[in-house]
Amino acid sequence: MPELPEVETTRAGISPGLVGQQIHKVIVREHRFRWPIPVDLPLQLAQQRILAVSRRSKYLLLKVTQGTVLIHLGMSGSLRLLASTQPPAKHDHVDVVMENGAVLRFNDPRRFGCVLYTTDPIDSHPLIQHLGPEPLSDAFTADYLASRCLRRQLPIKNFIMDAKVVVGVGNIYANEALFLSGIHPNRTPDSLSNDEVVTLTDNIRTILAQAIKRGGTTLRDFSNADGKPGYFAQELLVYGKKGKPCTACKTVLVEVRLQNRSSVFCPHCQPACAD
DNA sequence: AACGGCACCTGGTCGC
DNA sequence: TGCGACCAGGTGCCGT
Repeated sequence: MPELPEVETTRAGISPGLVGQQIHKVIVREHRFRWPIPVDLPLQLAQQRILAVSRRSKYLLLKVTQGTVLIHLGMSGSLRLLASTQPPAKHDHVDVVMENGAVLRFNDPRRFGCVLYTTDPIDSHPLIQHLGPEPLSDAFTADYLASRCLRRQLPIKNFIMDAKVVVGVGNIYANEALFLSGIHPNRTPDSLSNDEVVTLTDNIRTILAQAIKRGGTTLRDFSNADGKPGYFAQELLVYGKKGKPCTACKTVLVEVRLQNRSSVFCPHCQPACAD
């Protein structure tokens, strides 16, 4: 489900209701995740105050008095902020209950996400420390991307989805950014011209910023902190549009599979070779 | 070092 | 209506 815009939409939604609140208790109904939810999480978090809600890559970070809670939504996770407790639905795995009665509720059918806690500096956490720059930060420049492209020979689509290169670019936005840039998903990073790297850098930034503005992309089940969908899906140009005409040239869009993920592109606007 | 493939899960959809 | 196959927005880890 969630790529960077969806996570950022969630962050913005839950932050106002959480910052400054004291945690009353934490209820864990299901521990079995990719990394199991620590058994002592409720004990660790009780009575701590939430100081800030931030995001690094697709991780939501709840800064609390003595440490940081890391939440990842995986493929199917969502967070909702309830004004007061309600009976849990299926896959409502974790509740963080505030002293004021509000409940941060984590739902994740596929359990690819995680909820972890650390008292160490967050930048040195194993899941965080090797991440590349934020795409919307000043560190993500064309010069930076060009330097990372040198001698790299994997498909460019796989490359821009690599979180060690740049974080936050998932399958949807990788497809969209490459289309906007006129770059075939199977091209290699070391084959890109300087102009192409500049264009790609710009388009990655632009597509993510626009999607955030629209509240993210809802394909099936993404919902924000209020349980409402995002509206970027109607602006997608190639993702999920195999067999439909290209919005620029009317050529039928084609799908290939890269890294076992569907990749849709326009054979005319995104030629296999730069020429 | 770099790359491809797989695994972790549930649920929705499609074809028979 | 039921069943199996296949697909899905992520990403760490393994073998080559």
